[in-house]
Amino acid sequence: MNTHETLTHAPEENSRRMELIEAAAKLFRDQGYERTTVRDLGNAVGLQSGSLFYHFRTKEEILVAVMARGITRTTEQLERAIAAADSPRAKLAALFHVHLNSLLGDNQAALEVMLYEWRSVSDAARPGLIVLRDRYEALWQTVLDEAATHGLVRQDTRLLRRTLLGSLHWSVQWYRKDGQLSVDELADHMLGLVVVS
Amino acid sequence: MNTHETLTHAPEENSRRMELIEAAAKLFRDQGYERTTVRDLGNAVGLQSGSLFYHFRTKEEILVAVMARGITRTTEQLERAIAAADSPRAKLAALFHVHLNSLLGDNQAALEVMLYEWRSVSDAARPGLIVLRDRYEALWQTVLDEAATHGLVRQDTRLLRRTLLGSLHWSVQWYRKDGQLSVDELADHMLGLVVVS
DNA sequence: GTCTATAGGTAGATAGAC
DNA sequence: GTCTATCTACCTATAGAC
Repeated sequence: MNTHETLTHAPEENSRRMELIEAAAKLFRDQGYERTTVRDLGNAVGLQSGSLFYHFRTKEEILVAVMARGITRTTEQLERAIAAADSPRAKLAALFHVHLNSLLGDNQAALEVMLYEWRSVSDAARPGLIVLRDRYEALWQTVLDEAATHGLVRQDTRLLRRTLLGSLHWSVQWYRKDGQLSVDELADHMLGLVVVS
Repeated sequence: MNTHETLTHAPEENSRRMELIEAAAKLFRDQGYERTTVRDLGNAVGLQSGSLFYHFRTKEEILVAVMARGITRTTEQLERAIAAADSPRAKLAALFHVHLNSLLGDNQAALEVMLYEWRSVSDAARPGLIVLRDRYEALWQTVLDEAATHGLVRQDTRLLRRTLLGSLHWSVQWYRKDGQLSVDELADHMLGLVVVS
């Protein structure tokens, strides 16, 4: 059975598929989607290029799976962290910590692909990914609104959300693990830049 | 004569070259560098694909020219604006206004290509572009340091520079000209987020 | 499920006429 | 300077054996 689940409820992905998605994330990030050939992908998991098409109908389907997985995992992590936080201040902190730990750690490759390979996603696949992205940003908006209500941040939370996400996204371009700052320290520093004193 | 100037002193570029660079900027931004073929590039300026190679040795050389032009023009604009500003506060404002007007206006396509197509630049060409980028960021650093000295912004200006540039870069992803905010209003709003009150 | 073999298409770049 | 014609290489995806 050639499995072609929808984006929203990819169940327990069988391991071959998962292996491919993770290898693809790294290759797409390092070389770009277009420069990565199906032969590269096959090599990375020990398959011939033709065999990939048993698991995915097209190369683009792999790209979409990479992106969907990256943003979905991050959203889940954020939901858990928010649920565990016991104050508006703690929820606000969770935004920064989860985002940076995901982007600079666990889901780094997949999220970089999500940020930098939008142009390679077909019109047909784009709406599904936008839904996932919007779900993530809606979490941000909710937490920021609550924080604003409690006077923790400025009132213009929509612009604030956009500026903050931009700052955090950009960290992949300069942050180095072997530098002076740990990821959590960086999160706290950035948090400090926006909390109203 | 097949002209191959260096990045740093491309003189009065002949018009065919310039025309190509500008058309390429738009195509690379809209479709991505890899998906844009030399045939697309030729079409855009009314040439056969083979004729491009009289003006540029390779397709990559066009990409590099696009990026170099985008960042160089922005740097020049910023230099002029800083020179014209008469206070640390005015110079600080100039950073935001020039950056956003360039990124969302004049040099939009070229700068988006600069932000999103790094992976397609060969190792050989990368250092030259990094020099240009660093020159631009050095201007930022100088102005931010002076602003910090005058108590206008926080002291950690290196992190501040990175967060701010991230916020501004990200605006290309969501800002729409037909929205509520003009580019200069947006610049002022963002400025308001960092100026210490 | 994975392999081999290959179809069918298009890519970047070159050569030589004009 | 630009065109036409084309080379060579490589790409995604398919077909059918195992």
